[in-house]
Amino acid sequence: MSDTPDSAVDGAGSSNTDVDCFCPLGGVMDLLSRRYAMQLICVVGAIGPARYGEIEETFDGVSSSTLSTRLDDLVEAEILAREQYAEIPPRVEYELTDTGEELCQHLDPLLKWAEKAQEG
Amino acid sequence: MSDTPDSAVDGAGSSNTDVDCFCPLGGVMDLLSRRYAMQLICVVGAIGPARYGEIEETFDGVSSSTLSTRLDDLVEAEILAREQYAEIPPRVEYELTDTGEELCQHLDPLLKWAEKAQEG
DNA sequence: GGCTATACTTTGAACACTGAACTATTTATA
DNA sequence: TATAAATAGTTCAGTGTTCAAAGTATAGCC
Repeated sequence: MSDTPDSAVDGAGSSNTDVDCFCPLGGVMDLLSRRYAMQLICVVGAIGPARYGEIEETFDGVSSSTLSTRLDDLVEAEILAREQYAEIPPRVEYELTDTGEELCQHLDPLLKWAEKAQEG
Repeated sequence: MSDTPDSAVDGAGSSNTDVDCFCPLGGVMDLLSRRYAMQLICVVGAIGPARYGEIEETFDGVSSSTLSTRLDDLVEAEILAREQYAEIPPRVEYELTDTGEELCQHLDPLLKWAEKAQEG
């Protein structure tokens, strides 16, 4: 759904300075614009292989259902990798993929800035 | 609401490597996590003083109500500045504030990356 | 009087997020 | 034998967010 690319900036581009077209970003940006997505990537990047419970503790106030959905989304987008161990009680670890690492390098300075902006 | 700070990373921190605490980012990140917020900032940054209609054309598929809400959010957060001219038909221009400029500098590489990730 | 242009607002439906309670499994304790 | 603990989630009903489409206000032009 929502498949109506082009036309947008191309149409406006003629009268603009130099917009490089940010519109059909679709997938990736839509994913990052879901709640906690960016923080999640940075947290997994920071604590390395991270268990579900560890991640849940790091955030104060995510519902487990949302966290679970978000993790699934990021795994499906191949930003995170999920490894499940056949143990009882169960153990699951999340890690950044190579794509995730790249992304994390762009997100880290943003989150650091946001952190500072919060105080000031 | 949702007032239960600390306890989170502080509790997990003892067993972690070196998470710098990304959780109480609250405001800024929550705002950026709303739909089109990041793209909006970069678009205004790119075309300078931007009129509502110009912005609307740039995005292909935002509803005017959401765009309007998002602009209000960003103005209230002092990331965008809104200037209204007493003309008929009305003219309104949006521009980045200094905070917005800073933010835009962090977002630009992210969006550029996302753009590339989309193709690959 | 009716049309155009701009920057929105309003409405009802669809989708996203929330808190709280619940699931399955095995080991540990009473 | 019964109960509790631990992990990684899922389910549900309620609330918040986003959607598409239609409507609002104003003044100049035909």
